[in-house]
Amino acid sequence: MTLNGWVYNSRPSGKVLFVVVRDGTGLCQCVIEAGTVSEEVFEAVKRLGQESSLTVTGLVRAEPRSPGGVELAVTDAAAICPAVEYPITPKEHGVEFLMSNRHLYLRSQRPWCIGRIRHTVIDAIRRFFNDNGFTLVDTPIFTAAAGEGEQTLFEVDYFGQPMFLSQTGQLYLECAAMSFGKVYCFGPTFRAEKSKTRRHLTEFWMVEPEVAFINLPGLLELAENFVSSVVGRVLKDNRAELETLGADIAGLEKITPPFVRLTYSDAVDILTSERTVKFLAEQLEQFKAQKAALEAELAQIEAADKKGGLKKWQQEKNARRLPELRGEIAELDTKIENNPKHAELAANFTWGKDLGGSDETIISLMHDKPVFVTHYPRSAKAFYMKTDRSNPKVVENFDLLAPQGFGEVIGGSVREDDYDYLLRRVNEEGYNPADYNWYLDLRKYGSVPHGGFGLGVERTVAWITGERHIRQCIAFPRMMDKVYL
RNA sequence: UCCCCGAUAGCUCAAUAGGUAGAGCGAGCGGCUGUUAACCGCUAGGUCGUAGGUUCGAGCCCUACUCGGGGAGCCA
Repeated sequence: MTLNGWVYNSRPSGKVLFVVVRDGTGLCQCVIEAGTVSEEVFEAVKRLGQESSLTVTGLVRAEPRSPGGVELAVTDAAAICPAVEYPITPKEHGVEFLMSNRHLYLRSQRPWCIGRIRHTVIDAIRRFFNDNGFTLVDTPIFTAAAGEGEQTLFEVDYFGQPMFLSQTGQLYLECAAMSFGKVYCFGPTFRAEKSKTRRHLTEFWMVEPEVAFINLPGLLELAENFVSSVVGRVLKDNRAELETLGADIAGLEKITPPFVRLTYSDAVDILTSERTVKFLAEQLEQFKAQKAALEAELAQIEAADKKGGLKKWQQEKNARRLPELRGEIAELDTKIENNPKHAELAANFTWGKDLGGSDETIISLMHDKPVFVTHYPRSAKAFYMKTDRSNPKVVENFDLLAPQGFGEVIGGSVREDDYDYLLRRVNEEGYNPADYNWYLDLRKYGSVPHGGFGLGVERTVAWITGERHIRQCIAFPRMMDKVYL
């Protein structure tokens, strides 16, 4: 068979040459023996640097010594384009360097694995809705200003008129749901929030289903089936990638319905409870113990280095371990520093505020399944969310928090379907009702209970892959203070 | 906008108490018939982020700035 690809790694060993070739679908060790190919071919391939493109032809054979268990016994090979001094070496690199070389970094194993999983996630999302009677409706990206959160919209010049990049397709979807019953949209979303965190992008991908004739329990059930099906698909299709990434496969296997259900008031009780104080204190002790263990290892290595007399390979091993240790210790320091702040925020949490990032983290760390938090205070939420008729201080909404501290991946709600209630809310927020005529019309002509939610693709991919920063979960990330390419 | 940390070879990092810069990877050359981030030998490669200051002497101390990382705030 013939393989077209790039040199991922090359190891000469006298008259045998091992070239790991990357063909886009994976890696394959190719073995070139001096006697089997001409001397010119052997020498030419031997000289190819990392990421040189080439064609190799040979026979596939089982070989236990090869990574992956099979290898290609090469009978012929030819360079397509040699590469010299490829910048990303098989060594550790910093974030800045890797992301400023994003165009090349995309070829490395980690981004490749994440990209494959992202692809599965997106395919599974479409499959789920298509298989469950939803109709895809593409909502516009250019949108007119309509009250809600204008300060977080990107403004563009639309032939002299101000327009904005869409930050949700929801209002449009509500119209479409009254036509098709069950609909979804899937596309890029733009937020001009000044959020500099590992969980925020200014341009990200979001899928939003919207369903007519549904209530809050129905929405939660839809969301947990949906998320479980996406996670299940990744477990089925990308196990090898998850393993390479070191993702928490056992944790992902627990992602099955039903998820945990808490109300916002439950969450506040938990946050201000003795249980949380204890939980955070234990966590702090754990961090300190981990730090002490790492520092002990560090001291031991440094002492051994100082003492001398180490074999060369031992020195190198130490040299590799030291920066790792320092990084881990620095990360723990951050956690140790933040822990009391989070404890204070949680303890002083008062009913009515929106849950902060650290509050979400605490709640999700206490569970190994995703957690729904429902019924937030009306004052903290958008005007279109349906007021709970049995407790008008709250709305029928929910957030879904991914487990183990990853935080929010879904936000959704039942929509206010009563004309008068909705009009009152529009006025309360100080919006101009004339801007919402078409939206109010939906409540005038055959209004029905309906609702939906939005799921952030990059946050979901980050959670599933165990990648701590969302910027690694999209090929070309756009962040508040940084556009790499 | 605020807080913390950092910037030394292409990359990742080191440099005892302030005394004139090193190691691995990568690159080049040579060696090795089963390598697994291979290994062994040799070679090339640096205005220590920028500007100023302290000092006989600054990579190291001080000030300002620039860039980067982490966190907070804000926020589907």
